[in-house]
Amino acid sequence: MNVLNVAEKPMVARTVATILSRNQNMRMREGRSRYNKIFEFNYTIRGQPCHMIFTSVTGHLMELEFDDRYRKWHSCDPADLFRAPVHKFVPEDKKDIKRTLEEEARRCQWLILWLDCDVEGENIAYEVIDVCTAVNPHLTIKRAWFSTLIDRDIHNAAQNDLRDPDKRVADAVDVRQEIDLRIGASFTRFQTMLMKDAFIIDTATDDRNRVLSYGPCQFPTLGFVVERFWEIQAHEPEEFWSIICSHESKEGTAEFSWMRGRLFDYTCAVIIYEMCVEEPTATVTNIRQQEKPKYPPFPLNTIELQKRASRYFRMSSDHTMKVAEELYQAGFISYPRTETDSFSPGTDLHTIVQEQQGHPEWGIYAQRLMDPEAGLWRNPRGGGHDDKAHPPIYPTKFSTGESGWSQDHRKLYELVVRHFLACVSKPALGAETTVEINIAGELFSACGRVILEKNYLDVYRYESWGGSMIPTYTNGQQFNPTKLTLESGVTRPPPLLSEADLLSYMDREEAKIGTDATMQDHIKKMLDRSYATKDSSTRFTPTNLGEALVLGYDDIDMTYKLWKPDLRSEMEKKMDDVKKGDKSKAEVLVTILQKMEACFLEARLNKVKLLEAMAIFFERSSSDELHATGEVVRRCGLCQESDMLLRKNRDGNFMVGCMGYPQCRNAVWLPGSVSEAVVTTNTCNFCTPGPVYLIQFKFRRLEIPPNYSPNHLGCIGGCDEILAQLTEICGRGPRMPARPRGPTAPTSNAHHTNPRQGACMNCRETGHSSTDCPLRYGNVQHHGTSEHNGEASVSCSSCGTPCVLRTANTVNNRGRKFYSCQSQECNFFVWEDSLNAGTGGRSVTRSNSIPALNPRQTGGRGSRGRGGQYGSRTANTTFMSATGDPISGRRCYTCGDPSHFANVCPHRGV
DNA sequence: GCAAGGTC
Repeated sequence: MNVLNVAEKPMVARTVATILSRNQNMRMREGRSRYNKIFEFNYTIRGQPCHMIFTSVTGHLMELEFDDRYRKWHSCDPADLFRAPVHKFVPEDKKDIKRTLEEEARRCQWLILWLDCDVEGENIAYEVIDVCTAVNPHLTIKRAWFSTLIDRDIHNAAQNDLRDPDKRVADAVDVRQEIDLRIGASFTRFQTMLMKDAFIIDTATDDRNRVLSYGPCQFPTLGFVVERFWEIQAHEPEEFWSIICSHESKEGTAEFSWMRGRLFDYTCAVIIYEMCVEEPTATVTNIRQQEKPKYPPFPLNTIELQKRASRYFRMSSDHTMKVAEELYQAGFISYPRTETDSFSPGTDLHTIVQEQQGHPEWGIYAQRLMDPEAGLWRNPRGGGHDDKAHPPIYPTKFSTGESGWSQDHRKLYELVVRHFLACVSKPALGAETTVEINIAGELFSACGRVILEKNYLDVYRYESWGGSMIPTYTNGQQFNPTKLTLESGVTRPPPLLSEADLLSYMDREEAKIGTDATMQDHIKKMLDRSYATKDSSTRFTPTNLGEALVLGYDDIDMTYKLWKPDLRSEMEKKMDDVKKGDKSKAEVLVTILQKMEACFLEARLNKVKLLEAMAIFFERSSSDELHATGEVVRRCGLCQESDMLLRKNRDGNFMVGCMGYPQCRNAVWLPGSVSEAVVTTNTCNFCTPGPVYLIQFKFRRLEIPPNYSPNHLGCIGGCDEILAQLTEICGRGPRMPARPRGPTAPTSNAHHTNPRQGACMNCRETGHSSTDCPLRYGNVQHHGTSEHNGEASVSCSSCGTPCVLRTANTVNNRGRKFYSCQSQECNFFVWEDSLNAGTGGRSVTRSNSIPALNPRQTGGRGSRGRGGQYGSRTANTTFMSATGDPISGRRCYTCGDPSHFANVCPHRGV
């Protein structure tokens, strides 16, 4: 019997053929493709003698493409690409592989597919099946199930694990391919054609080759980078104070930290500090001793490998995968593309350890692991992920380094081995001592740690666990601190995203971006497209281009935020339905494509938002400049130097823009439904500073709701309700002119201004700060407020009733206005000026005096004359000033928790 | 000139 065997890559064909033939009488001959050799040998499958013909493909054999008439960029409206016919075909460079398969399949009875055991492998299986059965419909088709290239596994697959291929899994991949193609091509063509020639984009890429690509993976990847960048820009440094206490004795030094952490109110900090200095004797109030384990990492999967290689060796994720792939193909490590981070119960972990016993560096450790007396062994913990296809990454062959290996090969192999050894080791053990002291009613604590057993840390040298000694104390002991100072610090923004952070975001369970095998490609694409840059410490900054694109889509109120991962994760879920057979391929395709087409039309309807976002960062190219002529509508209230003219740009959209452009970017964008607009000699009776000339508008009947008149004499000064409504309805969003800067207007506030571009943090327009932002009321509405007679009113976030505007009379905030709920229960509270800055209100726990620490421990404080005044301790202690007022309406940008800022967030970088 | 997924 002749059996055609096909592997996913040439190296796997060679390795599997070598294993099955036991390297005896294996012949190699050329196929049509120079890379994909053919191996022949005899082998017996369950007693049946077989002549094995073993060849390979190189990944996918086929591609998906639009039919010819849709291929050229200008051949159709990009929106047509959601319905244009597509077909699968074998591209030119794969034709010779196809011919080899056809020739060999003709003379075979069986076809065994040795493709990777993942969803893509299942899809490739059907590509091979299509080609082979076209020339030989009588083939018996089987899929060999294997996950490592080691003898035992391969023989077992051939003898006991030949399965039927699963069409449903292949279908799920077809769904993904088609959707990626359609949305990628449509959005890429749309945004490239819209913006490439409209702006002078000054990045390294040659302008002729520039493509402003959109992809459902590359764009959310960029989104993560931009989002962090915005958090950093929005960070307002706040000064805080902290009391530092240390005590030196013969035994050493103990650094005590103030249990209040940080106080943001200087007066309060000074008062407490002076109290301490006046009566500095410290009393030991509590000593806790406990043993603490430090656990070894979970077994290694792809993303963890990339993250650790980036962290420990600063290797980029795509390079890591290249090296890992080579180690895998040479048989030194198991398949490096795996989501699994726990070993299945049957795995022979001992044998893997035994293999490493002879290594000069970690061999002794491996021996200790195997020694029952040493008690170092512990069965590995599982991380809870299992792709049911591959085990975690572990060493499959012993090596002390091969001659062809680079430093990176050595480092990565060593990481895989040490990581594996760490996983089967006992956790490290430390003894921690915490000492609490009381100085004048203030509590401080110090912590010391002694490492009792290093265990896995002995072999996993990438991780450390510091020990620190502190002197011995006894309960009730009294001493005078050696140092007692009041020190100030400033809150810091979170750092730029590192490559490890980015991989973590892409790998989140609920919103996975790409596959483990392609995450590094999306990062690379983001860099190649000049959407972001990476610095020497592997941290990413968006470029102007990257930020502008994300900003543009962010400004459009779409069903999906295209730069967020939600769209991708929804598609993954739909794919699962197809995989499980719950839904058909056609059914799922129709649903998703309808949604995506609607989404595309929304974006196109609001293209002006994309253009506006680009205009913040880039000059318009001359070919796209707005028509220079126009009629004067009013004096520009922003620069107070030039007139504002009614203009029509080359897209046919009307706007009123300042003649001072580009120095002054004040502009009012008019609804897209305007077909004609003429400035009249009538002036507005309400808008100031006048005169503001009224405009006679004509709207396209079909583009406005029936209850609006197509003819309208309107004002762009801000008083015109109808114009505002139509602007909203037609998707342009209200763009009211900036408030004029009167003599009393505040000067530009650095905290509210984009330092790079001088753009407003609220609307991102240049030329004004967020305190003067014309959109400030628009923003307020998002946070449960409404606008009446030009004044914002705020509703309680809990009960919904209108809040009362009050004026603070505290030391810190005297005169500052705030909204609060009239109901005693609600505690809703928000500063008026934080609304203007775009931050919402929140409920806070209020107390009228210094928030005390744990009431259990405040007994000694009564004598200072403040007893009984203290509210209970809350999680947001450090956010309260001495007067009991919240420091601001802000919360952690990373996790949203109001009890801390992002710079100390426990979830950051996880 | 588009995507993401394989792989050389």
